[in-house]
Amino acid sequence: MQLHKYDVVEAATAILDAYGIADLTMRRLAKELNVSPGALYWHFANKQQLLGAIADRILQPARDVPAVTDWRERIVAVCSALRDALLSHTDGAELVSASFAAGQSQAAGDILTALSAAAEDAGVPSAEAELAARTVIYYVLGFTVDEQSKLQWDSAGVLDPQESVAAIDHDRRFGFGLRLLIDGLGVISTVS
Amino acid sequence: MQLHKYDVVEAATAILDAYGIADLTMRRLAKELNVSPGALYWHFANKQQLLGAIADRILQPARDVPAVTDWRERIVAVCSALRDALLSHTDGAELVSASFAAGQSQAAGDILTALSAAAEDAGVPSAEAELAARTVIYYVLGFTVDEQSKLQWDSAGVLDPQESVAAIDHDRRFGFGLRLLIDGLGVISTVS
DNA sequence: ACCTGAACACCGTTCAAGT
DNA sequence: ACCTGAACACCGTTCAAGT
Repeated sequence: MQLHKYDVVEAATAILDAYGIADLTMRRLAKELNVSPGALYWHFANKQQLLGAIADRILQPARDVPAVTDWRERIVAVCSALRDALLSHTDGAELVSASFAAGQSQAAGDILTALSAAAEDAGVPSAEAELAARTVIYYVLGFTVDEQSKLQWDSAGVLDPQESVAAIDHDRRFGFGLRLLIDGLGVISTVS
Repeated sequence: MQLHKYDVVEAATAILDAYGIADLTMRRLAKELNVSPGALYWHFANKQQLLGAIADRILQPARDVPAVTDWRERIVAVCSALRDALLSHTDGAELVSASFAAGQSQAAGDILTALSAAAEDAGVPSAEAELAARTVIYYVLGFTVDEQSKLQWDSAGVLDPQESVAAIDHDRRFGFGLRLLIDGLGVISTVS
């Protein structure tokens, strides 16, 4: 039977979830799909492009959050959905971070657009709305990469119990940083 | 003559500046130093640790910015020095970003501490000061990774002139995003 | 203490040739 | 159109053995 982009991305996601990003190699993926490594290059130009497709797959649940009118609520909804999506896959935050920086994820671009619109609603001049949206995404990605590496270290049992991270209230901390940004956006609407 | 950590970091920085992070391999570095690849592992436990040392070298100029009393000015001074340091080396932002996420840069930790102190001065409760500082660093790293990749694409002549990035005022944009964060911190001092 | 030589176990990517 | 086989040009890391 023929190989389709969809199957490749599914198999790649399965490797990611089970073994992490370090084990997500073209050769390993090809083996899992019972094809030769070269076959993957018929469907994807290079590894970066494939990672972009995986990023899109991971971000699917965060793409269309129900549109709410209040821009503050909308930012919170989008960012929470984004964080949840990243935490749903092993090394998800790291993979999406890299794909976002490389400009390889369509879905990440859509989320950026949604946040830009929210920033404009907050009163940010349209010339700066995308930068404001990027600032928010930098935060969510940075925070979640950190959080996830701690969570994964913890579940791997590397830390001794007393310094376990389980006690830390990540949700509350995430909200605190997000409020910081939303407050900053709020000030702009007051000033200009 | 003997190999010292210092020489290794200097040679690595030279490769980085001349050829970029993709060419900064242990084997290539060993060749440049006229030693066998294994020799590097006497001085550094692994590549990550070496990259951390390079990050420290890059961040040197940003480590001790003159202490100014006003916390807003202090954040601006630290972040500007940080961005300047990153832009002074090819792929500097990307390398430091990775080392910061991996917790391998002493200097990045110091900068985090300085920003935490500024956040406390802004009125952020000490339990959240580090998160506030991290939020600021996520912004500077994210922004500068983006900026640098555009600058380097441009100087490589990949873009056609009409969409050249030279016209974009990066300084102004950097300041805009930074103000967003500082305004957010300012609100906290007002509320609590 | 510090380094070499040589190996181990891999990588991403390309491309003529096959079906 | 889609894939195989095989190669190209590399990686990071380890470790017995040398000095």
